[in-house]
Amino acid sequence: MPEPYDPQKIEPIWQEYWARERFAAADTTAEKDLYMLMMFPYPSGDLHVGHGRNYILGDCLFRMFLMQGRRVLNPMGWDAFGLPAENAAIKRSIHPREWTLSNIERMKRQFRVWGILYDWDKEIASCEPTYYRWNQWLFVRMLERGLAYRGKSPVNWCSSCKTVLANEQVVNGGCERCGTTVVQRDLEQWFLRITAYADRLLEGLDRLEDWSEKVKVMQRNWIGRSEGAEFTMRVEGRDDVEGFSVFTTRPDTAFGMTFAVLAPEHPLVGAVTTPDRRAEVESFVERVRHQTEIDRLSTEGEVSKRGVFTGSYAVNPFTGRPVPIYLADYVLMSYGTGAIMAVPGQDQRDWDFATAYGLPIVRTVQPPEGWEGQAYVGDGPAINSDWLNGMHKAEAIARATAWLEEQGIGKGKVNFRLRDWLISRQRYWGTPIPVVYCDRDGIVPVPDDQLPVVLPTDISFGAVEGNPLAHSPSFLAATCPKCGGPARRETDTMDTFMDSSWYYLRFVNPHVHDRMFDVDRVSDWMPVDLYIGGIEHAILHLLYARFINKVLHDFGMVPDDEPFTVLFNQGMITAKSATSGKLEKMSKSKGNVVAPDALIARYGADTERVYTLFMGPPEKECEWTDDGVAGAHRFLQRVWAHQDVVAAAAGREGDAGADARLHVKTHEVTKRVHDDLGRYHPNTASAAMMELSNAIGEAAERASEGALRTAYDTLLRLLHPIAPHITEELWRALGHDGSLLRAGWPTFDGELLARQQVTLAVQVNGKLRTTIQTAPGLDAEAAGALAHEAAAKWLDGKEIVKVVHVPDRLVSFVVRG
RNA sequence: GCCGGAGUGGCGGAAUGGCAGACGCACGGGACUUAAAAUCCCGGGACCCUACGGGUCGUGUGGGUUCGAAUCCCACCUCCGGCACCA
Repeated sequence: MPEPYDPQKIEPIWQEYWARERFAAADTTAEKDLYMLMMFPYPSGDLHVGHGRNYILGDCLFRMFLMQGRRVLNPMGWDAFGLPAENAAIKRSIHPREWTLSNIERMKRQFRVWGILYDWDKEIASCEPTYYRWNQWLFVRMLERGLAYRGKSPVNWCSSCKTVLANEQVVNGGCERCGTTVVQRDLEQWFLRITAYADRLLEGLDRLEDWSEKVKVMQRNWIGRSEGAEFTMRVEGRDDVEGFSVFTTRPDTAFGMTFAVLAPEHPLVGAVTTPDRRAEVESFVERVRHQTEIDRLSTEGEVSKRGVFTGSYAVNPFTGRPVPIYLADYVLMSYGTGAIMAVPGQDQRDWDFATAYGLPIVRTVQPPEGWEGQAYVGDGPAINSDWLNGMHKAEAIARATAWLEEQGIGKGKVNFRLRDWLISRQRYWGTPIPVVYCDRDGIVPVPDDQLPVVLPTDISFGAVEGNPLAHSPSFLAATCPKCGGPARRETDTMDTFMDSSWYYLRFVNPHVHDRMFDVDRVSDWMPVDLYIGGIEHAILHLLYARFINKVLHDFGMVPDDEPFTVLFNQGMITAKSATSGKLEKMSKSKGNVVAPDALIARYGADTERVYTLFMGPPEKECEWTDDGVAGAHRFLQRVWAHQDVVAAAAGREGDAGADARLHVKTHEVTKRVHDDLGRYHPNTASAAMMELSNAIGEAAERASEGALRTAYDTLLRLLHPIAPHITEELWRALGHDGSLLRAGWPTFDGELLARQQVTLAVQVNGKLRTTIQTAPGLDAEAAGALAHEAAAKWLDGKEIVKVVHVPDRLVSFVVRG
């Protein structure tokens, strides 16, 4: 009698074996075959079953590829810089590095317990100087080419804590720690010029055929390309003021401009404010400065309190008439020119504003008959527009733009919503930005031979507010690389998205230490063939990574300008929230996490893997249920018990019919598993394997030993990617040597499947009436005759108008009478 | 508001123009057991009829295309996600 199924006992043995035999090691000096990658995680410590979905799916595919004999690079590493480590340091007086490294160990252990294989020889952690050194090197290269620059940006500032806050740290307009009202403050910050790549980032999306439409649309929205025109307006009666530019997507409506609006931060605000309006304008500007951008952009609030008249007028160049200049909080300095022409007839916001301030409204596009709305944004003939009258939108836009150019006051212009990437962080636990400030030479990049600029260790966390680096004398003191004089080191560190923007290149050859990566090897192994990760990275990480990859492509270091050929976004795992009672994403704060430890102690990792992959298609969100887990475990119990079936059949001749049925089922299931895993549907692949298992159970008493053995043998191989431990154990119990990972992937006999009897559906007037079993490949005549006989009851006395025959699927009679 | 995705038994889901509900969960019945658990077997879309058979309806709603629609088209409803005074 064999032993009962005891995952506790067998799983650690196989985990040890796989690690010892280095099954996942990939030789990247050899020619490329396949590069698959899971988004590398932030090492936050504990992983729950929701996190598992991603890694288990990846491991399932990886094991299948290995069994198919492919050479696969499947590395793992750590996005190891970031705020939580620093907060932990402040709270528990533990260095961020120690905290991070111990979390990494915990997570590696979790991967091992899940039975997940990675090529750990390629492991990287972005917090190591051997890694972040190349962030710095890349930054200097970008600085040299003008792709990195220092500029002013409004940021959230808490005057009490004397620090910049992330948007997430601003709660109801106040600092989350002390409650002080947060103000917008212009600070010098480092930027990367991602806007220079806006058009290419947009264009590249069209070539990413194997990315979901959803992600591509999200990126397109984020980049936000809009075509229009820019032109200058004079300020009436003020030859001392240069005038200001406005951007519009509707130059065709300019005859209807009845006022103009500047952003409150616009440099011209002081100049155009007349003395009698000064007090009111200043108090308005002051109030806006105290709003966070989020408040400002919210659609809440009284329109009548959102703007103020400056006292000056601009001249509408189309009509030559003056229009009042207002300020309004909803006009943003960071988009377009920070100033707009307002055309209430064709823009609803302008309509609302005009109504609230008693400004005139002139329609310049004829709305359709019966139009009862306010602003009309659709197409129609131009009216009240002099030489544009009668033209439709597209033509009128072209004419108006051409006119602006003729007049020398404007031109066609493309604007983007995308802004340059602000990478400065006033934090310790990140890559130091490698520049020094010299009184004589200004901003000087640190020369390559002095990289990396290493994070200092003489830091006491929480002792001072703000960035600890700014209080480290050893770090601050530097020598100017140009003049040799004393200089002050930059204390900002880089956004951690910089780290994750090129790590996939480093994985190919992480032990090269004199270069960012080996260009030859990377040219061979890139792009990543399959990239798996959560939808939450749809914009930021994936846009930044595409940007940096394009930059490196332009530097001649990377062959392709898009880094990820196929993107697979897995859906979230949800569970009933303890707080809201609704289905929500599994997370600590919702109190609905299922920890793997207890689950694995009770059922084993294979059960968690089977359930995770079976519960639904991996790209969709899915609810975790304990009952479902129990069902997955029962399936594995049955697979385990089938070894007795094979043993009990020893020497049996068996029933030929039962053998044949089992044989066909085996091939059919092999094909389905092959197809389903190929399209990333382990859920239906699992269902097929359950059918094969059930078929073995049904044939247990009648089939021959050989047939049962072959079916079981195939089941174990097909099931290995999903439940690796139990299948290895059973494989050995069946008398095989070595690992299933080297046992080959089952193949199916397509001819055999094609020879099987088929079931033809027989329809009369579209209704299914009966089905018939026939040999495959019958022609229309033969199939029609058989079907006619079978459906005689419904065809008697009727005139057959038409017969539709779909080979091996159905025969459909259309009758009359 | 705009853009994407989705709506199928009690539940997770399967089927992407051709037998709706594979597979699993939950449930009901039976076997085994002193009993229970575990395990195994059987049954489950709804309604109707002259009931070991047969019929009608059925994939969010309403229409359309087709011999045939969960699947394609049009309109609408609901839910989820993204963007949102972006000029």
